[in-house]
Amino acid sequence: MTDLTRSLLDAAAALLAAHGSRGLRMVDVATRAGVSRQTVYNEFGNKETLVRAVALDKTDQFLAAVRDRLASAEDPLEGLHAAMVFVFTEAFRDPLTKSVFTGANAEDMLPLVTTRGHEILTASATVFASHLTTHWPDVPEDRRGLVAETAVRLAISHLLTPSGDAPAAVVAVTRALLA
Amino acid sequence: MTDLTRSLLDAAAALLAAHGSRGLRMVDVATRAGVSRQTVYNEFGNKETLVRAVALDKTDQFLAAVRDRLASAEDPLEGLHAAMVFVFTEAFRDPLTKSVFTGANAEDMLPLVTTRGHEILTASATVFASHLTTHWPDVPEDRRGLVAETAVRLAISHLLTPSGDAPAAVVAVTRALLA
DNA sequence: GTCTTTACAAAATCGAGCCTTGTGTAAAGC
DNA sequence: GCTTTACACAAGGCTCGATTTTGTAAAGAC
Repeated sequence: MTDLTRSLLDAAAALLAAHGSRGLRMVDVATRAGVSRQTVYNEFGNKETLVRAVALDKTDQFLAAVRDRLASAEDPLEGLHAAMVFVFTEAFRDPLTKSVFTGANAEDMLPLVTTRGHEILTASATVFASHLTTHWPDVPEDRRGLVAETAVRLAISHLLTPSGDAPAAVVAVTRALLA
Repeated sequence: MTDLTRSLLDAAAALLAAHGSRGLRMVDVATRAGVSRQTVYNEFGNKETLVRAVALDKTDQFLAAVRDRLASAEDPLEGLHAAMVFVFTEAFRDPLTKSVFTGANAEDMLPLVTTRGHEILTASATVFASHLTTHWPDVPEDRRGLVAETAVRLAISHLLTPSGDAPAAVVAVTRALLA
């Protein structure tokens, strides 16, 4: 990825978080990145593609960070905990990430969510299943997929409709998984 | 509940499912129920109250039916299965019920969903927790709440973003709970 | 007494026309 | 490879009546 692409994605992400996809203007993306509007078109073709690229980028960054947290500790349980803490703090901190994963603010963020719900779900579940494979041999192979999907579904559910604060959500998901 | 109230709720529910809350007209509710528009106002005061009453009614009907299924068999596992089958067939059959529980079609159904997510969650979890208490003594008391909430969250998650068809969702939720 | 009919004010919605803004494309220049 | 300028065109607002719908009120019918 070129520096230009990177700065355009960052600029677009910031504006997207502030004004929604409806209120996003290509001129503003260009100005914020210090380039001309035409350059944005050379790079992404059109607005829809740009918005989708931001969503893709956010997803990748977020899942990479989750993967890091999962692998951050020797003890797999500790890794799981670190990952869950990250998921909830980050999703509450960054409204754009939250929108991508939960479909919140469907009003402003429609293009981020449309039909990608299932895609996001399986991508996230794959990350988690891979962690189970390498760090959690107790989980039998034939249950790995289900456990991973359940973890992701529960996490997303707690993002969408929280029962309590972020730490409470971490506890709830973790305990549910360890049943 | 009077017969009048009942038929007004049914008429409103049908029209709501067909045209959304935005396209719902009080005259049509009246006509469909065979009464005058004024009678609708005498009964519900205004449109917003009527729509909320329909949502409340749908919730009650649905949870009562779930409760029946849970208690339908001697074997608690069989009851759980029957309830899950009902949840998924019914939610896919009746778009209005699905909207109430998942917030789908937020466009047309806004008043049904607004801020009621948590309320619906706890109401449903309570129904399930009560089933655990009476039919499933294996679950220790201090885990009952968590198990119930997890069951509901997973079910709603599968309604919102299905991995497969309805039977597959039933299997996924059931197996996740029995882990 | 409960529901209907009729009447009416206030608010929301709609459609047409117009103007402004933003998108997307193209070409010439640095 | 990026900028500047220019332009066609579609989308979004805005205004202004006309219409529809909401919500209230009163008088009458079963």
